[in-house]
Amino acid sequence: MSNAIDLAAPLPAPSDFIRDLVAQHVAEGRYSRIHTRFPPEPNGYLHIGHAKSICLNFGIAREFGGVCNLRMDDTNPTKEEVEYVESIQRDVDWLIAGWADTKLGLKRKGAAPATQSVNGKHDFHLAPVLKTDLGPQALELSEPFFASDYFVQIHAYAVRLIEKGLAFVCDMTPEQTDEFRRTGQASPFRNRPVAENLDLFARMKAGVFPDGTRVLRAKIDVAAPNIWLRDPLLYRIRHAEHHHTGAQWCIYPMYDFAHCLSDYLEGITHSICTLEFEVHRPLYDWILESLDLPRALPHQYEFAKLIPSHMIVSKRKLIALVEAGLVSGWDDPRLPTLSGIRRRGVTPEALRAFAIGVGVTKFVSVTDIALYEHAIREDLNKRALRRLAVLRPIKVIITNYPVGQTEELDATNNPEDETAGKRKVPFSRELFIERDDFAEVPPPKYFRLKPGGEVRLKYAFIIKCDEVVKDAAGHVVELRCTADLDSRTGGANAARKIKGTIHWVSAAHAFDAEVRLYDRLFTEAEPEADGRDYKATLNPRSLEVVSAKLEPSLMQATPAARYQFERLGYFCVDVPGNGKPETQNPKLVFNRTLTLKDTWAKEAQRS
RNA sequence: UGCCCGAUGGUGUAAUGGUAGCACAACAGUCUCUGAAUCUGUUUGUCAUGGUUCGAAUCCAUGUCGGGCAACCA
Repeated sequence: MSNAIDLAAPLPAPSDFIRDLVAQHVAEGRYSRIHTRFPPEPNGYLHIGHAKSICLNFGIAREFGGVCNLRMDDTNPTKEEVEYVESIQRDVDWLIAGWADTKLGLKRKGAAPATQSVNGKHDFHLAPVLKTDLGPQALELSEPFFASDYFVQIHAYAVRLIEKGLAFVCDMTPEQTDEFRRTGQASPFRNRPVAENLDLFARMKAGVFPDGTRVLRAKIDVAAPNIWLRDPLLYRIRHAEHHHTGAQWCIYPMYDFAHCLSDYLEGITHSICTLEFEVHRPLYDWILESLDLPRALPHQYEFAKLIPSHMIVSKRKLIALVEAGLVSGWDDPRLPTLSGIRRRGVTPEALRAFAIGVGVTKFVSVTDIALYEHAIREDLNKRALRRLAVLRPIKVIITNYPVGQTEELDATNNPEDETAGKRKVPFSRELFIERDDFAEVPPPKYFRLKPGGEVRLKYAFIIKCDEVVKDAAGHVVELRCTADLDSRTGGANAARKIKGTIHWVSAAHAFDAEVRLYDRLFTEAEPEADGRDYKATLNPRSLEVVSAKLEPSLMQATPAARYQFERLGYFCVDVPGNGKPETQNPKLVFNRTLTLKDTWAKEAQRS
């Protein structure tokens, strides 16, 4: 029987308070179809925190036979850019590929909400299309949803609110508005007649007023305990070019007004967001309920966002790290951005396992990065091809092995997956082994190579260290060893019990390549705890670049594969986040995703 | 300060009035031609005080601690 690994094997269906609610709604038949959405603002790159949200929203769509729309929440023209729209699409596609891509709700390029009549009421609706609906040209025919595609409809809703006497144009300055809202006072413009409001709002739209001079406000309750009900702003004037709508508009809806309506227009049933929007929920409901809408209304549910230890996730600080040159860019493999994570060699399966595994609650907590690293190791252990590589070489001469002789030894590609087969590795008289695998003065319990000691070379012979050759400065430059020539795998002495087995490469056959050894970016679990500057807790050894000696088969390394350099860690071929090489003639560069667990390092540190 | 939300081992979570369970981490052992993986075992928990109940992590009250909101950001 083959033990071929099934990396797409479904994880047990998660359960949490939101899914419980959705299940209940399904049982009640409350909606004809469950419909979620993932609504990033295109003003930065997606990061590990978004991965949790993506997995939650797409996971629900998956588990309940629903759809999850990708929507750009782009109502602030001064902050958003096309570059981010593209990176967001790329990252979402990467994370859900083969898992929930058939649940991804997109729209036909250029499509806008349709006007329709439901139960005699005027209504707008924009249904999703799935890649499977679009066929082979899905990519060219579709695009994500954009809140900015609904500006016409959102504007119409604003007009309707004015007509109902539930919104008014306010002429106060931003400072006055803040003051009045804080102290619970009514705006002097609150009771403007509907006709005047309509006229003023039309002129706002026409561009006759400068930025900041007027806003449209909801008329709710100036003294409500919840600030968000104290006549919140619905529209502001912004004479700015928008990345998606160009110069078409000079008034833009605020988040609270646009978001609930976007959800409604798309037929969203469960609008899932993070805890900080909890206090906005009454406003979300007020807007939708005030509009007298004919279809089922969406509802908002909140969960605690992911806060991983040893990382920084805030967009602003991520930008600062990039701009200060402390990392190489948005896709630096040390960053928790999805493009950085991808470049680091983490697979979507591993990220998903982690993002789903942490669960969904309303409890704010810091998730130990060990949980993340465990998910990565578990995934990579199953899939990685084993290879021999020496990061910090020291020369070994097998004195009793004939000069000029080479033999090809069998090596297992993946002990976790016998279908991965075997390969040949060349052995010869001169080898490299890891500097750490030799100790002239060995610490207690050291069972690697030491003067007069024996160690097994993986897949090859047992060798004994006869002589330590040093340079003038006293540094060890070469080890002269003899091999037990009968101890080769399959040989007469193969069964000899030797405590230590080390990796090696043949000096004549190995090739040199750059290997980037990445480690945690921060040394502290909470880089900013106690109000300290996160720059002070940067790990000075988060990146070390070495020129390593690699077994020849790695010359054919591919970006899609994952490798385990035996006894060292998991590595991948470096591919920048945008898919384009750093230079015109890229050389082979390997990134370390993660080390193997290292009990010995812990033991050695103890003594 | 006002309003809202939360609290289960070191960490993340489950138990939906009926045996506090799982994963990670740690530790000990097993196995090993990877000091990895595997396998076995161990340690550690219901924020506090009252109340309701035959029975409370769960319901109620009060307190404590933590978080969020109080942008013409999302």
